[in-house]
Amino acid sequence: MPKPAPEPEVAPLRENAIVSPLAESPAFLVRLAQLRAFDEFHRNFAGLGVTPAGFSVFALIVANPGIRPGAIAEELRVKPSNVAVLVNGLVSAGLVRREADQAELRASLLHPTAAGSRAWREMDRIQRETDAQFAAGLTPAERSQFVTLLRKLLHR
Amino acid sequence: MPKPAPEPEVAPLRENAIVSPLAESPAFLVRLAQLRAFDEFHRNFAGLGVTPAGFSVFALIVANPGIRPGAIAEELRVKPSNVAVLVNGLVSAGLVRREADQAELRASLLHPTAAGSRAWREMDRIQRETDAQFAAGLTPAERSQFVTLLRKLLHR
DNA sequence: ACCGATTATTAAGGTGCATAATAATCCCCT
DNA sequence: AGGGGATTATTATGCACCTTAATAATCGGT
Repeated sequence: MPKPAPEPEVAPLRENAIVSPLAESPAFLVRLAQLRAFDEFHRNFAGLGVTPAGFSVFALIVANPGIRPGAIAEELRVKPSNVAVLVNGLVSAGLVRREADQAELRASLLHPTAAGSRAWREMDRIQRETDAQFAAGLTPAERSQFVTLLRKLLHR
Repeated sequence: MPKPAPEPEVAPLRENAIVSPLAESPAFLVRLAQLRAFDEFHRNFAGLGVTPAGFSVFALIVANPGIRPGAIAEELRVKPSNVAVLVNGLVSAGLVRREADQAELRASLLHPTAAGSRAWREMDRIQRETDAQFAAGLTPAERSQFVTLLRKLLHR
């Protein structure tokens, strides 16, 4: 009895074994991670009336009352034109008001409204939850390491 | 001549010291990192006729000739409708062709064209360069750690 | 031989970013 | 002073990418 011939002629090649040439690419993995972060955000902030970008702008305004649009653009690495649109949304929602700067009439100073400050407490809580879910696959030490690496990568 | 008035009444409060409440948020930092990755991509792939999303689809097709749209959607965590549009772009560019599956007439099997295979060699080279630039702030060990953490975070 | 499930595609909508054009103000320099 | 380039903000427009809903074709089990 020569051979039990247990193997087919061609390589078996599991059908669902997909080769992922980008599985080692940091940039690609970051894009996937961002997709997931976006999903988590939407699940948790559904009905709160803010988008991820709008939320990040709002967070900066609450933490820095009187901040100017240009400073937000720089901090978030987006163009001022985009900030203006997002601020419009926050103003429409009654969360933020624009105020004139006496010493710099070109600029507008951004402040949370009373309703905005109230709404922020809830949003801040939800945001922490959302982050926890996002990083649920990592231990606290790994999460801290992850944040450190991201900040180092972003610094320049 | 009452007062020289050298100091303003309120605290000086360094103007450029912005409080970033999201600086410890993994999800927010991932969003910033993705912005940078996008920038690097565009700088390096300018004129190559592919977008980041299109490139990731193309990479999967080259690495898995005959792959089906549904499998790509699953792998990239996007909806099949989105894959169809991106494949249309690759077909228009002459990089990919659709082929009928004899055993599954609903499905289309995706293959790189000859021109696609040729173009891929260049793109693969550029992609490695792009990744290197993206992670330039990290040591090789850190980069490896970063990839490991991302994969762990994404796995579930 | 039907009928629900699967696969793919198109159509329409929304978010988030960009660039370009416009407007108002500021600041320096002669 | 007063003119002109730089700064700040905003609006308008467009593109990339993702979604859901609707349509079409095929598959597979009863």
